[in-house]
Amino acid sequence: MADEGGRIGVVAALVRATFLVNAVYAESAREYGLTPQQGQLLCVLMPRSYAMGELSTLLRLAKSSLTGLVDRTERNGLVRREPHPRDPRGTLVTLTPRGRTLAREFYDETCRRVDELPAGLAPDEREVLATLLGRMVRDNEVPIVFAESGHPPD
Amino acid sequence: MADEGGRIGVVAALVRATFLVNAVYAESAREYGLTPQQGQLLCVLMPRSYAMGELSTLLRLAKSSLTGLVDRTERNGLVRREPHPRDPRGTLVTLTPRGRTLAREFYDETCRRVDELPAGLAPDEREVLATLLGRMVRDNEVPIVFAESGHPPD
DNA sequence: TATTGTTATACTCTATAACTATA
DNA sequence: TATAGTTATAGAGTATAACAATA
Repeated sequence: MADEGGRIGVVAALVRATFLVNAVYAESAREYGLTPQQGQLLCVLMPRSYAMGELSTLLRLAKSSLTGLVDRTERNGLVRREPHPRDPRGTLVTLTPRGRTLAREFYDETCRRVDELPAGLAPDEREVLATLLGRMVRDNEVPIVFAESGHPPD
Repeated sequence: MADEGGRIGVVAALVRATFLVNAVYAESAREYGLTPQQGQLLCVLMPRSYAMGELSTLLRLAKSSLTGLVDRTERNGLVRREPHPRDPRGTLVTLTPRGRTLAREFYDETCRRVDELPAGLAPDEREVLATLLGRMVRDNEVPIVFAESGHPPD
C-alpha cells in the first residue's frame, strides 16, 4: 500500500499528506469524545472568542451549518453563546471552562501525534518543511484554525 | 486572518496546510457535483478496482460506512459492483465509463488547483517540499488515495 | 434594506450491532 | 468458526431556502 519510492510531485504529496493528517486529527478527536469538527471548533476558540458570522467565514461553513455545530457543542457543555457586546443582533461563541480544558488536552495530544508524522526527517529538514508549508499557508491566508502554541487571552 | 509572519512550527504548518487542501478539494468536488468522499472514492479507483474490504481499510471507514458510500456513488452511476473473480463472497468496485470520465476531470481540476497553492514557492523549493512530504507520506504508509499522475490499467 | 442568526427540510456521512451468506 | 458484505438504527455534518430580529 505504501509507495515503492518513485519521485512524487507536489500535488500528490500535498493531497496524500492531507489524508494522513486528517486521519490523525480524527483519531485524536475521537479519543477525546469529539468529532473532528467539534475539535476544530474548540481549537479555533482557544485564542479568542468569535461571533457566529466570523466562525462561519473562518471555517467555511454555511451559517446554518455553524448554528448546528455550535448547538451540538454547546449541548455537550464545551462552548457557550453570549450576546455580542457591540451588536445586539450578534452572538459571541466562547469556550466554557470545561471546553477550554478539553481543548487544551485535545490540542496537546494532536500536536504530539502530528509531530511524529515527520519523524523520519532530520531536524533541519523538519525546519525546512515547516518554513515552506508556513509560507504556503500564509500566502493563501489560511485562518488560524490551529494556533502556533501560545494562547494569547482576549 | 492570515498570520503576521512569525516562524511557524511543523505541526501547525501541517494542520493548517491540511485545512487548506481540504477546502480546495471540497470546492473542486462540489463543482463536479461530487461530495469530497465520493470524489476520493473515484480517485482511489482510477488506477484499479478494489474489493469492499480493501476500500474499507484503505479509506479507514467502517464496513457499513463504505457500503453506504458505494451505494450512493453507484446510484449516481459512477461506480459498479461486480462479483469478485476469486472469492464468491467478495465484491469488486469498479468505475463505470461515466465514473472514469468524471474522475479524470475532477482529478485534473483538483491537480490544477492544488498546484497553485504553493505558487509563491520557487521551482526548487517546490521540489524540496514535494520530496520532504513525499518521504513523510511514504514513511507513514499512506495509501494511494490520489495517484501520481498516470493511470496504469489493471 | 441590509445584516445576524435560527428554523425547516433533505441529504450525506459515519459508526455500532445484528444479520446473511459463504468459506 | 471466520470472513465478506449488508441492513437497521441513530446521530453528526452540511447546504438551501425561508424566516425573525435588529440595525
